[in-house]
Amino acid sequence: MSLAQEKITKMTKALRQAGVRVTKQRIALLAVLGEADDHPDAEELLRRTKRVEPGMSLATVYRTLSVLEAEGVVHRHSFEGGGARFETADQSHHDHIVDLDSGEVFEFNSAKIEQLQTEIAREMGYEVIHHRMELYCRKLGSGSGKGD
Amino acid sequence: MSLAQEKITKMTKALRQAGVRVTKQRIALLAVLGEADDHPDAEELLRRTKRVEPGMSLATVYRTLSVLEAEGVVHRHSFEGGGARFETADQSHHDHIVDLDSGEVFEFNSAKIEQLQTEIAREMGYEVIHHRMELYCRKLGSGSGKGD
DNA sequence: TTGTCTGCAAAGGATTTGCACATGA
DNA sequence: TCATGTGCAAATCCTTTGCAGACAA
Repeated sequence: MSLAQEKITKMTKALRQAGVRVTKQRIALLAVLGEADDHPDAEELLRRTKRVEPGMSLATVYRTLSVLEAEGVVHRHSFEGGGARFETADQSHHDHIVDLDSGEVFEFNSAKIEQLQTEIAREMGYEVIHHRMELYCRKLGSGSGKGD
Repeated sequence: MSLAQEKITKMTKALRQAGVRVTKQRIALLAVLGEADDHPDAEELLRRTKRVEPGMSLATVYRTLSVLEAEGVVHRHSFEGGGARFETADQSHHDHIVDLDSGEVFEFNSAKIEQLQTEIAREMGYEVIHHRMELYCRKLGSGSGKGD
């Protein structure tokens, strides 16, 4: 079974778990989400889903994403500029690098940084419930001054 | 000269620098910003400014903040939930801890974390232009189970 | 069957903008 | 003076919601 198929199965279960119906629009969206390896926004998910299910609407995209997010199988990110972007939650926790020029998003994680965050919060009398860390970057060598 | 006064002076210069007029509405807003040691949103800044300058409007708050932000003397943050929150940019770079229960925002900074971020980005072929790091926290001991 | 979904369009919240009048330099 | 700023209301952008017909269980 492919990774995409596993994701789809997991999300389908999440829908049943949430007690909502598994409609053909939702099935189509799950397929799109399962295959996406980027971080599409709602409009992009609509565009992709419409290829298979032309009747799909933006409202249904948002409604379904909300259910999946509540079940913890989809994550919603609000990067700088533009609307929310989504990804399936199968992989382990990670943070993001956003390419300022292309808008592409890459994942990374650092146990060391998380450890430091926990320590810093503890020193201030706090416990970290969750965090957000995004590095807005440009490709090395594309900087001002040298490039053409 | 008080710290607040220094901030106000700096922001006034920034307005002149930007080539815009220093109106009484803007002066009132600068005073509010200079004295704020929290991270108020636009509505809150309007509320505070109106005490001194009752005619102040939300549009002018936003317009002035945009100028100050462009000049680099005010920073705009978009924490989870709710609109943007602002702070004067006098202090050196720092990141934020958001108290999930009270909404209060605290500052911290960690050279070690920044160092690690730079290294991680470099390994992926990127240079960090800027970053966003927020720790959403609860007070230690206020966790579920024990507290009342 | 029948309670839930759906698409559509209208509503919402935050922020920006057009306009005619007011005002700082 | 007169270009720029102001308040107001309307417009935007992204997301959510109400409604009447469609459909999964």
